[in-house]
Amino acid sequence: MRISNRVTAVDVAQKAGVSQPTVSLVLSQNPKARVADETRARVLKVADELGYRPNRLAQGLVRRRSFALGVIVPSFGNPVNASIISGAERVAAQQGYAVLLCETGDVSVAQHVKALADRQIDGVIIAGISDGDLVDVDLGRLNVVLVNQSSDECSAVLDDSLHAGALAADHLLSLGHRRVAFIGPVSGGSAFRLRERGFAAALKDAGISPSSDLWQRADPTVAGGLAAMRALLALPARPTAVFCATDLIALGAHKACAMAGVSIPTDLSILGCDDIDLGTLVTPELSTINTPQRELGARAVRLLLRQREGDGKSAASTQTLPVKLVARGTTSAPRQDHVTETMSPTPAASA
Amino acid sequence: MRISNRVTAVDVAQKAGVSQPTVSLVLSQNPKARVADETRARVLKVADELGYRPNRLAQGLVRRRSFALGVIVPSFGNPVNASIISGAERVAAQQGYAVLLCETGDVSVAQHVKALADRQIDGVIIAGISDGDLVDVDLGRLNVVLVNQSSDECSAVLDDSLHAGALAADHLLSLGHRRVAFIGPVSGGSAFRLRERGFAAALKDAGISPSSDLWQRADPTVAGGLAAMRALLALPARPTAVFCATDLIALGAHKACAMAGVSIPTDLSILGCDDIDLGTLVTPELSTINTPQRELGARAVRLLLRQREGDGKSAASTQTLPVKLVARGTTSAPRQDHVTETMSPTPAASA
DNA sequence: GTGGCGTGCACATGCGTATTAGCAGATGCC
DNA sequence: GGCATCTGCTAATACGCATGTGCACGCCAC
Repeated sequence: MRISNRVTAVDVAQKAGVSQPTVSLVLSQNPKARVADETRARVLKVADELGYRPNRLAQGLVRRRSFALGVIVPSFGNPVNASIISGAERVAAQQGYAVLLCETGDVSVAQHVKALADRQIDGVIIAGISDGDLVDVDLGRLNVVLVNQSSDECSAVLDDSLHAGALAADHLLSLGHRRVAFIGPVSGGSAFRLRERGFAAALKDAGISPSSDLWQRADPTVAGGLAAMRALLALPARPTAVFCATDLIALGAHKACAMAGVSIPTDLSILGCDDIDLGTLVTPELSTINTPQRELGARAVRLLLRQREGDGKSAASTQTLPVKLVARGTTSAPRQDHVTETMSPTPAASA
Repeated sequence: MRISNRVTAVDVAQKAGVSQPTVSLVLSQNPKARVADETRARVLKVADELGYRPNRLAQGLVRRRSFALGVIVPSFGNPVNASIISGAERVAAQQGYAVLLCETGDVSVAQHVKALADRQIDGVIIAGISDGDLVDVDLGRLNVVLVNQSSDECSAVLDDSLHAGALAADHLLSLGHRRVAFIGPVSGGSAFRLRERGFAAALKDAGISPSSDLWQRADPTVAGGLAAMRALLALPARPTAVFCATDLIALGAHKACAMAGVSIPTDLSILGCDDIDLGTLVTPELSTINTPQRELGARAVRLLLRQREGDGKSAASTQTLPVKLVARGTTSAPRQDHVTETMSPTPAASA
């Protein structure tokens, strides 16, 4: 006696006058399945009439896969993560995969990974997690792709963070800045450190080695950037430009300047990295380095699915996506007196 | 011969010298299950040693539930949705439920709902979807909770949008504004219309009926708010204050003013609604009406799970959560010349 | 007409768990 | 000491689908 009111493959089989496995064969599209065209058509017709939809739990149980992917991020609120997830969800949905969302807060990465494994998850995307929070995670056993974080245990998709740092330095240097500062996050993926390294290296090539007080660390949030910028503004010799490793930090810096009456870009240039939508919300609009977040998410999914097919054959692979400078309103040449002296707080007559 | 390398209940049973159902009984915590303490302890010990974790797909198949919830939103990028989802994910994870993210873009709500049903989903949260996109969705058959949208077919959690509108009007009126405008989204949940209605009603109570050109519609985005605000600024008689039904719209309006050289709040007051984090990013900081988005998400999940237990018994229920005014920098009394200059408009233009 | 072969399908089985019914053994009672 | 009762566990089964194996049938060549 049928309890569920859902249509099953058996229902279709009965109505079509075939056996359940035949229904399964027809719908699995398996080319090696030999089914007479006439039978196939009849089954498809009945399946359509009855509105048959395979139970994906049952499919998953027998095929040992769930057609689902997990995404683990520290916070949905971070627009960078949101874009990555959105990009991932899009291609996942196209391929018939579901996306399971996991936020690390109450629950650690390792716990989330276990819970996902219990669901026979087909792959996991990890983005924006600090390296330290990954040590207790068994990356090797699962099908994992890291976003903006590298590891020799598993695959990764990255933006060209090293180049982003270099682009930032080039941009600021070419505008004439010499006294430049940096604000980087205290935590997050290893890509952030590459942005820092690329920036520092390019500065060094130009013969510039900022003092340590120009090299700040901050929470990767607006509040963090605000605090770090305040520290920079309190220096006896302020920088004429600052590169922030993320846009959120840059926006915090932007805000700190607004509160302190420091006019941008006249008194200080700010350059972010990520190119989040909010960057155009503030005035002047944020100059930044564009990183392809949606594409990172999309590629992560594709890589995951490809690895899933290869099934252990292919070693960990890494993709690096290009970045590009988006110069908007927060970067300009330093004021002339800034270049020679360093400070002379004259209120600019900007509208 | 075992193919999977995962530990199953049978493995535990063998090692503990009991049968598989006994393992199941021990782990199901079912109080009516009579298991000897000694046996129970042994099973638990072995399960722990072997690192046994139940296969949730198999559980789901037999129990006809997936321990998963779906969330459908139009855009993950919208911070309001992100907060709702975050609140939902938190309590879902606490209860052992997974959250499946669905973005409506390529895929319609109805399609997502079907895909979720295939996964034996235990409940669906729908947030921020326009009423029109819900007509072809069979809300009755599934366990659904709408967020900020009401329907007599299914349950909903709402912020007190009507009161939000009234609060907005009171705030602007008490500051002395008389020529007030409104910008509302063209689409979205029905709660937005309540914000509008509450606002209009409170204005009317004060004897104010804004002309139709002060009543704008916009895409529920920054760009939409920007465009709508430009239209308002182009009016021969500009408003002295504008209430935006969402913060994103308000931020767009804010930006439009910044670009047009209209100083806030001196020349124009802006009041948003939602209280998203970004509101404090701009200068001056956005005055707004706080709505409890995370709590909405959390309550939606709890309601879903409760309904799931009642299983059809309980009728559709609705929860309304309080809102509160958060006056920050974008609202103040109108300039005196504005008040006198525009005090002339009587309820002439009202239909 | 017979042996061989290929086609098209049904049968049987398994995936890992939950759940019902029911069987042995121990205990109680009169 | 026999019967009723209770305890503690197992056997059987179901959930809905996929997949390997094998059987019947029709076709061809000879």
